Formats: sequence, structure tokens, C-alpha cells
Amino acid sequence: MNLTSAEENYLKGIYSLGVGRNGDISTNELAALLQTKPASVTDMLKKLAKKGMISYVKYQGVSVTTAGKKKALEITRRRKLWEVFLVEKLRLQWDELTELSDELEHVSSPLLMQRLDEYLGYPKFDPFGDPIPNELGEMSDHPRVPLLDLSFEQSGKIIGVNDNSSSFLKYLDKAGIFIGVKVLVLDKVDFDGSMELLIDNKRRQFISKEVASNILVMAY
Amino acid sequence: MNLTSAEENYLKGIYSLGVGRNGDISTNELAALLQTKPASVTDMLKKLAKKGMISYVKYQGVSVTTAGKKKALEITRRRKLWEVFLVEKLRLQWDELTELSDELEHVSSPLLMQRLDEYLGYPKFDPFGDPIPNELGEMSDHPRVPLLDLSFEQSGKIIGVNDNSSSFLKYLDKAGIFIGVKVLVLDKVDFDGSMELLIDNKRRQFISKEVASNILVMAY
DNA sequence: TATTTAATTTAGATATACCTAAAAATAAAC
DNA sequence: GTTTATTTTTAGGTATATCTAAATTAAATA
Ligand SMILES: [Mn+2]
Ligand SMILES: [Mn+2]
Ligand SMILES: [Mn+2]
Ligand SMILES: [Mn+2]
Repeated sequence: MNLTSAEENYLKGIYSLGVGRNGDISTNELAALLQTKPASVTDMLKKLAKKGMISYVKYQGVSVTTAGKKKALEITRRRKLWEVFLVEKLRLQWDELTELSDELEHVSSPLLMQRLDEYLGYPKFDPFGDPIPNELGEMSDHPRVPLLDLSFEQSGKIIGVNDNSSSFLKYLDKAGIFIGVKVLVLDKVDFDGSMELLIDNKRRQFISKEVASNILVMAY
Repeated sequence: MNLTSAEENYLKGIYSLGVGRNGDISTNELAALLQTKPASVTDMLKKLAKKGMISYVKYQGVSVTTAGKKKALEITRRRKLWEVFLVEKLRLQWDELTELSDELEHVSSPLLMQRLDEYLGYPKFDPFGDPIPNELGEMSDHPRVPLLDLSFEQSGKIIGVNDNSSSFLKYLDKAGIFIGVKVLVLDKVDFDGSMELLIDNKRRQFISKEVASNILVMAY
């Protein structure tokens, strides 16, 4: 079953709101996520249900079907492969990705994606540290802890973020905090939870508790 | 002025039909090129005229304005840069490009295009040997002759094609005739205009007059 | 439980991008 | 220069994807 770009965006939203949750997704939740009106959501839910992508009972909320989950992972895979390309090859910054990958994720060509995957060296994680589904929708995962959880003199490698907001990503770019960078905890302030870091074995950087809780690291 | 993908496709069509021609483009011509109906073309011409992209007087045909030409070259630049990427980096074949570049040409981001251009090494020609407009719409050009015009024992480098049809491009792929390949004329048959070539200094290949007239080379 | 509030759906518009069929204008043929 | 044929436009319709306002259903509260 083939989907339009709009349908793909809704499906992706329904899937992502649903991961790690028991109940169904509400119309208002989706409207908020997709920056649209509840009435538009209702219209689209009917279409996606008719196409077998979601289970939808009116007034009762919505969840993806097996077919819908497969499709959502396919779209996610396309998006993330493009994101790796944009960062690794074209050197775009974190906060410049969203707008572009929102478009590129809909360019649907198995051959293109297979070649891009190969060209990128079969990456397992996107530039935000999230796993990239393979052709079958399977994902690797590795232990990620908030930077805040690192203790004094412990070090780790930055592998992702919890917050994809433009303001946060801009801050990180400016602070020189990127994927793959090594950090060592020079100081932890009990009073406010802030930290001082040694970045890349050379530069010192203070960060607040809030920032530290939104950066994910792989501890050494 | 921002254009939708559909508007961009029409504008590109109007521009490309117009290059190297005195008169205007007709509604039916455009409909044939874009595989759509004349009534749809008329609708779109009104929209593009209102946006200042074309000069359109009803029943009198259509041509691009200065703004329209600029825009058409911008779209063409995006398309061709993607085509270079698909061939040079992802190793796609000629006949696999059209469908993808038809979509990718509409992803409009100056930053993305600037970075892609840089990443590709500022290419001046697309995989078909046609010049790529720069940010200002200017194009290089180099002398291209049909392979048919090469004489006995003359050699040249393949730099493009005159025919972008899927059947022709598939034939070339199969025959191992690619951009950048060196050819030497081993024989020219007077009777039917066919040729025998030495490809890449190693392989012999017969081609018909029709094929030879649709391959463009830079003669040494 | 009855009433009020909030969430959701329906009804009915608008805009884009197509289409078919009919009308109008232009071009070609006689 | 009429008549005929072709081209082009208009009229009106469909499908997608939005919206606002009103109606309906479900949830919360008194
Ligand atoms: Mn999207
Ligand atoms: Mn296109
Ligand atoms: Mn409706
Ligand atoms: Mn109309």
C-alpha cells in the first residue's frame, strides 16, 4: 500500500508517540505533534485506517497495525540514513537537519536507500544517537546514559541527545559538543547539579544540570 | 516567489522547450512533454503568469520571463547536482536517474545545494554531459561532437548523450559506454554508417549509425 | 447521578492539481 | 473568403489536505 507524504508524516507520528506506551494515541496529541488541527487529524485517521496502517475506533484513540509499524520503520530508516549523509558527508549541523530530512524521508526508492546505506558504511545509529532500523525494521541498541549520571573523573563518548529542539541543538553546536566527542567529568557541583567537563582532552566547558540530562553518553 | 513542485515542473518544461527557439511554446506541446492534458496546462499557465514566471497571452503561447528563467536554471542546477551525486557517489546507472532527480530537484535548500556542490568538487557537467548552471545561472560549455563525426582512427572521450530515453540509456549501460570512457574508431562502414570502436583501449564494440549520432564526445 | 467541561467528530469551506466535455478562438483547406 | 479542422480555453467535477464552526460523545466534577 502506497502512502502520500502527508499520510507518511501522520503514520510516523502515530508510531513514535506509541513506542513504549500501553494505551492508544489521542487525536489532540497527534494534532499538537503535527502542528495541525484535531479535525484534520480525524480526516487522516480515517484514510490511514482504510489503508490498513492503523487501528482506529472513533473516540477511542489510535495505534499502528503490524503493517503500519513496518511502514513507519521504513520511513524512519530513510530519514535517518539521509541524516547520516547530511552530517557525515555534507557536514551539516544538528539543527540544520530536521527541515531537510522531513522532506527527504519521503523520497521512496529501495535502490537509492540500499546504495546510500552502502555508501555510508551501513551506519547503525543516526547523528542523534538513535538506532537506524535495517530493511527488516530491526534495530541495534547500545547502553546510553545521561551525561548527568557520569561521576567525578569518569569519562564517556557522546552518542546522542534527548531533546531535538532547535535551541538545544544550536547551543550544543556552539559549545562544541558533537557526536563522537570524548568528555571527562572535571567537577560535579552538588548544589545545582551543574558540571565542568574536559572536552576532547583539551577544552573545559561548564554545563547546567538541564543540559547534562539531555546529552547521552556511552560510559567507558 | 515560491513555487510548488508541480509549478516547478511546468516552468522547467516551458524553459527547456524554449531554449534555442524564436517563437513561443504551445499548450499542446507542454501537455505532451508533461504527460498531462491541455486543460491542465491552461490552468497552470494562469498561475505561473500571476506569479511572474512566464509571459502568457491566451491563445498566443507562452515563454519564460527573466525571473522565470532564473528559477528554471535554479531547479535545473539542483537536479543536475543530485544526478552527479547519484552517479559519482552512489554508482547509479544513467537510466536510474530520471525518476529520482524528478523528485530531488524540488528539495529546495540553498545551504544543502552549496554543500553538495562543494562535496562533489564543483562539477561543471552532469552525467549526460550537459552543463550545470552555477548559482547565478551561468553555464560552462565545451565542444561536443556526435561520435558519428569522428573519423577512422580518431579517438575521443565520451561526455554525453543526445537521447535520454530509458531504452537508449539501458543499451549504453549494457554496452559499457559511460561518461569518461575513451573510444577509438577502428572502422567506419560507408554503407550503413555503423562503426566499430575500441573502448577503453581494450574492448571492441559495434554500434549503429543511430547510436553513434546520439553519443557525444570530446575529440582529442 | 446530573451537570459541566473537554475531547472528538462532522459539516461545510478553501486551495491545489488534476480530469472530461463543451464552447470559443485560431489556423488550415477548399 | 467560407468552411472545416485543430488548438485552446472554460465550465464544472474529483481527490487530497487543510481549515473553522457546530454537533456529538466521553470524561470530570459537583
Ligand atoms: Mn516528513
Ligand atoms: Mn520534478
Ligand atoms: Mn469533510
Ligand atoms: Mn475550473
